[in-house]
Amino acid sequence: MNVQRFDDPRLTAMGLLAEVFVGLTAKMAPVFAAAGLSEVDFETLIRLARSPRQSLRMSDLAAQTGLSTSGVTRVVDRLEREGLVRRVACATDRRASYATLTDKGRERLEAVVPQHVADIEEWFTGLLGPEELDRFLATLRVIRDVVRPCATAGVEPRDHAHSKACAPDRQGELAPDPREAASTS
Amino acid sequence: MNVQRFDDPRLTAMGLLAEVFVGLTAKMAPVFAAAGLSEVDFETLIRLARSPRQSLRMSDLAAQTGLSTSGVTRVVDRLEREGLVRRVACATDRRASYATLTDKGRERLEAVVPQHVADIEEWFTGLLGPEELDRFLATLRVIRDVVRPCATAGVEPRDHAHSKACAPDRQGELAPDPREAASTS
DNA sequence: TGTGGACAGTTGCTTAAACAAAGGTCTACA
DNA sequence: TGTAGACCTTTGTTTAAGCAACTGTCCACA
Repeated sequence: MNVQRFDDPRLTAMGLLAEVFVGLTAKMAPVFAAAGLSEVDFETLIRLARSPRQSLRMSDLAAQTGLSTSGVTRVVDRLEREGLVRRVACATDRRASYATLTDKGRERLEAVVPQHVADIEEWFTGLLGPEELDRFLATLRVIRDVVRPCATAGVEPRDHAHSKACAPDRQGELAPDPREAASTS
Repeated sequence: MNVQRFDDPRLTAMGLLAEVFVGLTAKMAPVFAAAGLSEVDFETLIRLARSPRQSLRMSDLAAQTGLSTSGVTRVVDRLEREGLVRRVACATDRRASYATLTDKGRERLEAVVPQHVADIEEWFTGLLGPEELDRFLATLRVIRDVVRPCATAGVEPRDHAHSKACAPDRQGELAPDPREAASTS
């Protein structure tokens, strides 16, 4: 029997991680669903909420969420249709446009976040002792830093003069995640 | 400014976890893609490989992978079309059918696993000291056990006489993951 | 001035997966 | 026997997301 090949403990480790993440997001899902938001919707809204003028360029949103640019177009289409977000033309670069959080969008977010945080506490952070949590997060950061070499690069102002002018200071990241699109080799 | 509401450290913790998982799976993706497999394909195949007779009932596959039953139908359609899997009628329950790994499927898996394990080692387990890894996995297990209350329940033989007769002993799980479908409240 | 190349965003097409409904089969019980 | 209810799988429909192609805009350089 060559089943052993498929029993490597590293496969198990990876499986465990997947299981935890999938299970956790499944626990979080009902809150989003109840508010009529998908996970992507939520991520998009909260990233906007954290950004300087509650707004982000479409392409920056793509980089941060890991969606393709066309994906972002559709997401913002949806959210705009619901009035949670508004497209605002960029004054200095007519190619670009900003997705901006509306009051309604912020309210929707405020309606969701408290319960979401409570869920995280219940199913994740609250299960661990203070130092256990700290060690866990430290380990996660170790992996994150390797898996996303340019974790900060995408968040800092670009080198291009025009986009710097448009979005001068966007380091409002608390979840510091320019996604794969930004760091893909 | 009520931005504070959106800066809760627990949100960050959750974001970090998501970032790690997404980043890690992105690192793994090329190997699967090179072998012409999606992640779901791979997960399906490896679960079959680990199961007693290299086969699993469609609905058990659904429970383990977290896909809907219709989702499993299509996945197995794809894999069968490629000859990696075969549908086998259940002798004792004509409603049921088994997805069974073919030799070609096992070969495909064997072609992928070594590099996949190497990737896990490179981007994940190899980054951590031995005890750091142990602690990390222990913490993951703590969360897993809570997030999936019936982690083992779905894996043990069912109570139903007929399915017990069909699939008497399926505890070949090393990645012990009956997925959400099995444990959904 | 004006021309080429790079960039921003949108749209058409394709694929994947979920949900709901339908068809066939099984068990239990009258 | 036969009927009801539960279960297993598949099919139809909808939604989401990626890729590639396209339009419009910007910048650099001749």
